[in-house]
Amino acid sequence: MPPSHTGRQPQPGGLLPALQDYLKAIHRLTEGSGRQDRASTKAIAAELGVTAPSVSAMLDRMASQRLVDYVHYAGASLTPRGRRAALRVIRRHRLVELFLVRQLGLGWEEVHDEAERLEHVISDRLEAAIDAALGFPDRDPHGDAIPDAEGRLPARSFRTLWNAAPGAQVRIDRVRDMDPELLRHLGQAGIVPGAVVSVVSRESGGAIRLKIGRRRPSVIGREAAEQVYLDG
Amino acid sequence: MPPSHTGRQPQPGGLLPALQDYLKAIHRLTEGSGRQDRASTKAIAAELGVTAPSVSAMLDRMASQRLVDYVHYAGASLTPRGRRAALRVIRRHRLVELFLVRQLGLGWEEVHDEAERLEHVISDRLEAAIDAALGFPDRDPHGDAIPDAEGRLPARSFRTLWNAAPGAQVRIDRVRDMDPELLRHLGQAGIVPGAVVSVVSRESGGAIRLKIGRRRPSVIGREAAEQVYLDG
DNA sequence: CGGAAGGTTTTGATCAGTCTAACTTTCTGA
DNA sequence: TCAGAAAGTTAGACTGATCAAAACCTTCCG
Repeated sequence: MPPSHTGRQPQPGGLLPALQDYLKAIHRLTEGSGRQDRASTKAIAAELGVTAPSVSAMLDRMASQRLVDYVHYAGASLTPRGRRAALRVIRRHRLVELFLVRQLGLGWEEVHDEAERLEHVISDRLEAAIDAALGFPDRDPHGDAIPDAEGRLPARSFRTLWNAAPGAQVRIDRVRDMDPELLRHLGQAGIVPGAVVSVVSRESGGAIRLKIGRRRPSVIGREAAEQVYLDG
Repeated sequence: MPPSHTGRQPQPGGLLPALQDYLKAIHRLTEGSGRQDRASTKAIAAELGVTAPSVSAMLDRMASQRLVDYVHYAGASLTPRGRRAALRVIRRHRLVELFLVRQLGLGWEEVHDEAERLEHVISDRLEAAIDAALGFPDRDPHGDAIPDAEGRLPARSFRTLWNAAPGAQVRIDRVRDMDPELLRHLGQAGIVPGAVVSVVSRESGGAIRLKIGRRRPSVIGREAAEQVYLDG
């Protein structure tokens, strides 16, 4: 009897899951280190693993809901409304990630996919309960800031380990949420948010030799080093 | 590039969420106290809040996947495969309910809807972590048995408080997952799994007067009493 | 035993999300 | 400057899940 015609459960956020994924992708592409004003169709498609036409269609729908400012052939950017919605999803994602690591003992490399699904079905009530259970945290396991309930998010640095000079001592701020295998590896090497790292040398080919505390040195490649952001 | 064509994230259980809901509904209708062999289209439709044609269509698909034995015009019953799948979903549902109550402090009346959404996105890994965090429980907050990972489920009694004789002392086994308002009320009255209750008298009109420990007596109506099952 | 009643299935439509193929716009470099 | 490449959009089709309306079985009763 409910006049809901969609076949899917009502989303807590009021927006359909796929649409929330697009919001997140556009947010990442426009506020990230790559700092473009607008996210291109192709970039969004790549981010989400869908084809360009799918993106085109979705952007039209999002524009009609005033979530994005979409200029054909030029790309899309979030409206204030869209940005707020994106940050709500990101907040849920990061709270869930932290919860899974801290309260359920999952590894930081396995929580991303789980959170990707859970973020769409967490009610406001549950979100608040998780937040409280974690003591109102402001960082997720990768060091990413958790937006507060009003969607405020502190500015972050975009200096990466890749750009660190040999001899420097740096503090890890956060590690991008990426390939689980690499994350697991970084975790084992002690490259986690908060860790203080000495850049021993740059190897030929670009790899970086690091030392953390009294551990034996580790060497990481460009791909990984570019995903590791530093304080300051 | 993934050849997944459905548009939705792959379900942990391998079955689509809506389909899982049908499995649960058929399970409830065929193993419940109402004990029919087959669940009718209409009953399933009522259970899920959809129309009969939707059920018909879904039953055809489920039959083609050998999850149900569907005889047109006569209704559907679960195959062994379908029953296993149903119990997996029920297991996740009940584990989540208990988790939300015990670890996150939600009330037993508010966890059903939440679990209804979460049960479809819990991976095996997360299910196991929740199970472990709860100490491998065998009852959810309403007293319903939690199937084990292999889908075994103990037989349960179907004697209800409605059928209890005046003067009898009975132990509450479980309380059906129903209207949140009523659940909250029962919880406040102390009518929860494990509680020992004295049936003081039957009022005219059918209501039942109860006494629990040293609380002041409470009176509950037929509707509620039929949802409260007793030990033995 | 022949209908009416009521449950069931079929038919045709919609919406969300996706795809491929074909077409259009924009950019870029010779 | 303009032609080809790259990026973007439109068109058409598909799956999943649903609904309303119409057609269809079953059953049971007079």
